[in-house]
Amino acid sequence: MGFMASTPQRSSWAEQAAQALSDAGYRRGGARRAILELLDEQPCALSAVEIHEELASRNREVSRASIYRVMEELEAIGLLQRVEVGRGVVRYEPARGGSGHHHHLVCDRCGRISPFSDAGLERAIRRVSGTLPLQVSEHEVVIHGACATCAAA
Amino acid sequence: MGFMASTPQRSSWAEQAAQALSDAGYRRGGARRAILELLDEQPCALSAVEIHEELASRNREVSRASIYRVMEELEAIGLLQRVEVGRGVVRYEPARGGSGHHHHLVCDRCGRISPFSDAGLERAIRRVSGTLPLQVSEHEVVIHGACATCAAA
DNA sequence: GTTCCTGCAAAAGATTTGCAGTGAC
DNA sequence: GTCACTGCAAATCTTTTGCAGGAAC
Repeated sequence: MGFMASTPQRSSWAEQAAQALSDAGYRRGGARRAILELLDEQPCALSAVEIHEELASRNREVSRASIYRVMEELEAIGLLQRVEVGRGVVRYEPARGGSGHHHHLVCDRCGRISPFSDAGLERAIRRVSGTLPLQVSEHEVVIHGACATCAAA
Repeated sequence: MGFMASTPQRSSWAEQAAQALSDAGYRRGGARRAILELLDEQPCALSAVEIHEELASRNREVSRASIYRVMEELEAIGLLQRVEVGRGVVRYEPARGGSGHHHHLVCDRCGRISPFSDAGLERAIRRVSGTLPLQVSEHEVVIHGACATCAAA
């Protein structure tokens, strides 16, 4: 039901992604690999700035330009999902397909986001999708509020 | 119709908003009024840029800075809802309370957005909200796809 | 007259692009 | 050796802020 465990997947989305990129004619540069590995470890979406900072703190600094370019490639191939949660910031997370599908909780005070999923919600969305004047490709649910930590403070 | 929601029918949202701003100690400048009236007419959310262009085309040009400032005030008072639908763009629409509650369809080809609502979806969200580790304040559902026009093309 | 509202211009961020050097194949 | 990948710097674009003049009260 509610919360999802952040299971570090050993089946490695990073490897699949690297393979898919390779199949699509891309080469394997260091920057791209570092980004893929970082994204693969994440339980939830990161923004370009967060990726940049996190890599820098690991002495694997990658330029902003490269980060944006890699994001663009990955999104185009469908390996990355874009998540827009607030204050005009765009975040990205690995698209792991059905089993990993989830939505986002956003704390409006500290800005932190976390994943959740719910079968009933998915059913409701699937049902309504069939009635819309749109060829539906994907959907996104964002719930705003105050997280436990902030609500207690 | 049976019961009326909390929304008074006689005054427009623009008038209510102007009144609420007045109550909050704000004055009634021309730029602010023009923005309120434009927003009141809209069936769906507009971005700051769209507001700027639309007002300019009516010879009621308002500076960008004022648009952003008015948006900020209105959002703070709860008269405006922020909608983030894609490509890092933030849009705003009047928060008319319960009866006007809706979500958004986004055409990923032409960028156009339109409103929709569904009682079953709301129920599902209300139900899941109760199980989350978050004091929920609001929620947002965005469905992406290709609109009828673009899908046909 | 005082205080707030506006527009202008500059600043602050995020994202994109042009270009040249480096590295993958 | 060729062509893609990367970093740097500059350009774009959106949003925010400082300031001075004008408008609301």
